[in-house]
Amino acid sequence: MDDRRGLLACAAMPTDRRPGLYDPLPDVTTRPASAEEAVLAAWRERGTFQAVQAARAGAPSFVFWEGPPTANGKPGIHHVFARTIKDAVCRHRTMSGRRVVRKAGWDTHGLPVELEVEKQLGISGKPQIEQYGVAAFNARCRESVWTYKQDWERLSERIAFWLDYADPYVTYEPRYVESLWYLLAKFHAKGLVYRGKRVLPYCGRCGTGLSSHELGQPGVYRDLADPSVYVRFVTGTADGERESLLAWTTTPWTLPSNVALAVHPEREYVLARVPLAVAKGAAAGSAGYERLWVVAERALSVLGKDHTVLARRRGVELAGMAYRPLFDAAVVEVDPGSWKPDPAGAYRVYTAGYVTTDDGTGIVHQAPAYGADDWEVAREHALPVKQAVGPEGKFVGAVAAVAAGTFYKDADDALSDDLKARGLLFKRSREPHSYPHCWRCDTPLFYFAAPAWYIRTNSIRDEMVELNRRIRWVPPEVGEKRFGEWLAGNVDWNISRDRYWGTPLPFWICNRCDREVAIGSVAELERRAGKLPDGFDNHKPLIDEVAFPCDSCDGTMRRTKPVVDVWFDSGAMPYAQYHWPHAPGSRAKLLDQFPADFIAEGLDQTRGWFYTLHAIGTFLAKHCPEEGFRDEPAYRTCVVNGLVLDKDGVKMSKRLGNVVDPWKVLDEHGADAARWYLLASGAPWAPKRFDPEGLLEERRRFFGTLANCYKFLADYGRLADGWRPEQGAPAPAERPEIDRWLVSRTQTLVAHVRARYDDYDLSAVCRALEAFVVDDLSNWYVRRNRARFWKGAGEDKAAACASLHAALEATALLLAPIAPFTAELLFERLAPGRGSVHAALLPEALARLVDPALERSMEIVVRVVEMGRALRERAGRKIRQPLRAIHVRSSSAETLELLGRPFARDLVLGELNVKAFGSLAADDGRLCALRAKANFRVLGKKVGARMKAAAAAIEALSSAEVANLRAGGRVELELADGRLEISAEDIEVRVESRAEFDVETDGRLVVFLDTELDEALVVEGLARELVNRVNALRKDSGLAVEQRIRLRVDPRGQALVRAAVELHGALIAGETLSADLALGEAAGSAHVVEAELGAGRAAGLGITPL
RNA sequence: GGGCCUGUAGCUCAGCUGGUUAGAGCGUCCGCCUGAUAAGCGGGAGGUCAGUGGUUCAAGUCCACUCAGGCCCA
Repeated sequence: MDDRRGLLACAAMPTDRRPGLYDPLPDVTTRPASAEEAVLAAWRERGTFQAVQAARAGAPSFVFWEGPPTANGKPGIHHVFARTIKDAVCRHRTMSGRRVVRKAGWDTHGLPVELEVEKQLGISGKPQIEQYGVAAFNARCRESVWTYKQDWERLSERIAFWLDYADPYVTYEPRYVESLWYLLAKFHAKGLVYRGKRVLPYCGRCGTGLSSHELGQPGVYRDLADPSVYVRFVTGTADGERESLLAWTTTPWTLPSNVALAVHPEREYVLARVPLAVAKGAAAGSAGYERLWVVAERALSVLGKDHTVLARRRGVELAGMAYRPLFDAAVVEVDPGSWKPDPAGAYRVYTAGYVTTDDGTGIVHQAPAYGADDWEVAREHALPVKQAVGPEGKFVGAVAAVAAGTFYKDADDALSDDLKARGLLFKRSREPHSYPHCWRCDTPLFYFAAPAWYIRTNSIRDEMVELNRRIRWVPPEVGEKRFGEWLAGNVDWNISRDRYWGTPLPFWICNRCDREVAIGSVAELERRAGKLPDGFDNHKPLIDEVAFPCDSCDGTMRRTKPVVDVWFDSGAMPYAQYHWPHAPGSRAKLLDQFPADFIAEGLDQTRGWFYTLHAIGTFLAKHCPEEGFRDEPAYRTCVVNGLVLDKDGVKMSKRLGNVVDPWKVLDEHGADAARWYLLASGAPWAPKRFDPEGLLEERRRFFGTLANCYKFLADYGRLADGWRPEQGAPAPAERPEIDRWLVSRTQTLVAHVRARYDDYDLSAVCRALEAFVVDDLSNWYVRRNRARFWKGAGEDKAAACASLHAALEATALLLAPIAPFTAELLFERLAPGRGSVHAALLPEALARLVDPALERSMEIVVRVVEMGRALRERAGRKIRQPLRAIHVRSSSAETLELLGRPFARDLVLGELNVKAFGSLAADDGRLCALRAKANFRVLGKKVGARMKAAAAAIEALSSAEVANLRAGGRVELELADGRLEISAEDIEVRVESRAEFDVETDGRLVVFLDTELDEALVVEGLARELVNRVNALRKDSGLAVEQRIRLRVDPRGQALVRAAVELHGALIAGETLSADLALGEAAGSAHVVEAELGAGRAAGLGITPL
């Protein structure tokens, strides 16, 4: 882990020399990592991050909050993803002139930390922690959270996630804890805190509740042969026959704590008459009958065939029915906290939607203390809560044959026996079923209502819902649905955890009168409890020893034991990171950095950080006017990213071994490619498949192409006669059209990309940049204009260089937020002396440089060229063979006009190697017919249901009628249900070929080529073949590109080859740098080859360097 | 069990408030170029838009259900 591509090693490399104009790029293509590490070293050395931050001092602020990483694990590739989004947005806002504070943070409390330490110490469970000593244990936790600090800091730096690690917030620091106390005391002061109970999986042996996280550990759920008992809850007698509600349970030990029965409101229940059990051989019914209620669909399998139905009722009709308690024993009743129990409600039937009828009897026994669903039913109907089994998993008092102190699992049989003896057990068996066990000690868990502290978030639900509507969620549906619906169904927030390493709840309770006080600061605690020892730390166990006299009686106030839910830690981060309100100046700091303009985390934070920030923020905004918060949500924009899956769409897990090691990816592909890939491949919130192959592709396609475009400019720029920016260039308006096109495209790009950034649509930014670089810049501009860079001179060369330079510089700036390394490398070579690209401002889009007609021309050129290439391919005419003419038909006057201009014409002819436009005309009806197609979007709105008929009629229009429409005329269609008048806007005009020879059409343009060759064309083609062969020979012979040669061509008696040399000697000599070209023997030259020229022709070639 | 997301070419993904030849890159087959060369360009093949049913003149797009994968909560 420590040999991680030493960033330290890089720091030692000399980096003081800044690159100059046109310096070659480091090898970003094959060794991206080392190029990036050099940039990192330079940033570090120059303090670039600090300089960029300083440059924005006093600028309007853009508030970003860093959701603190849980420091209990190593960062993974998904963290790279989330952090890339954060960084890209922050960089973009910085480059838009905003001041973005980037304060780091560490989430240091919580169960995962404790578990990690337990593992280290080889202990497990609360008793062992207490035995080890809470002070020592917490000290270990405090150290443990820094185990991965290095990993996180180095990974953050490596991916260029700029964060200020010099002044991070740390959730365990006393000042952070104190801010939480203030908030908790606020909640308390506003009457929103109460003591309740929470039903959670509980381990009797460890004496602790388990989190859902712990339940997720492998091996927790195992099959257990549980008792399965059917119990009679007697309601009375009718006609001498006993009537009961029959309930089923697999936890007989909970029966003494029964307080109610639940049925499904909509299901049908039956009252069945069944014979009582009889001795062997006796006739059924000889012992009499009883009557049992069960859900109709289970009657057969529970009661057997031998029953008759006496009555049928829906579940709701059973509600309120009373029954006799199973046991006489007095069972401890506990205070549920969140409601006041009404004893009259006990031992009755209630309805509950959760009741299922897949197994059992459709009647569910309710023991609120031992089941979350039961608890809800009890809360809804204010039922009492009985608790026969205490927190240690043992019976508190004796019940029937079960002695006090019996372990709950050991009571099942004794209780069943007792019920059987009293005729209340209908039947019993054992059934295997999946049951959770304690992952530490293997003890079967039970659900238990443990005391807990709550915040009444339910009472501020409507305010949370209202403020949520003002948050911009990316994507919106997370806010509306996932988060919105969660808020709408909000229940009170259980903020207490019976653990050790966390923020201690600042609530003290009197041991005599049960009075509560909430302490909002250390100073307040000292006022009550006297001077605290030096170096007092407000964690357990010290804090638990601080006691003080009660205000209202002579009792002593002691702190409640639990610590706070760690989500409260992170949700309090906006305030606690500035030690608000205790630290001097913290109120001003907070108001400067509140609310957040932008936060971003993974989808899994919906119920986590996103919620706790929102809940605390809503509380302060709506209920604490004295604190001066505006009526606003805590964050204005929240970007949510999805999970990162492996390349097959499977979740990454250690067990499957498909975890992508971020360091490996960064070493191999570099951070820019990884950042780019993560943002570009699909919507950020969709689950993302991480495929290293795809990363390689992006490197080649985008980064490789971009580097090549730069290399092209720089290689020629570095030459003695190369163009340099300070030399200036003709104003854009004075440049050739192809340059004006590139300039226009560049401006369009700037406008588009800036808008996409503003919308947080980073993948659209990537797509736009990629299309620009690969298609416009590289494929059309650079490829078409190469000669102007190495052969050109004067104004024309300056125009080309300046246009390309400007396009690259704009690209570097627009790219900087997403690929900060590549952008920096490019920018410092294109604009030396202007500092880091990250301190620069994004370019403004200049509307006056945009030429829409030119951009449209280019689109048409591309279409014509594509069709021309397809025609050549089919005709077997390769590009080197010049052709006489190209013909184009179009139904659009604008298209014809644009194609007729020199810009488009020259591009088409040059690209296709054709001599001229043979014709460029409106369709004349001979080669092409006009066809109309309905414009569904326009016409559909007007005619509705008649659309189908109208479309058919339009397609049947003659060429002449279409021409009339296009010219502005109107045409009446005869439809089955009447006439319909249409005009030009209702149709789309297409051209259709009638030619007998090969044409291409896309429905708007028709293109065909004159593929007939005459001798002149063949000869010119041969000349180009010769050029090709000679240059191949030059290359094979290892000649330098600028090496001049003597060339001898032996035509082998072929007149056409001879003619090619005689007629096109200048062309051949020019393209091959032949200072001396003549027909003659090839032998005797330094390098000789027998060249095939196609069509059976050949020539002997000999070249000699001069 | 509840809520939500995803499913488009062999692979990775675009596809605006429904509008008529469903696009791109990679891969594959074929070819071009050779002063961007451990580069560059093109042409072809390849799709019942997961399935079923519905709404509509018109559905990849809206609705319902089903299937598959995933997340969160119970």
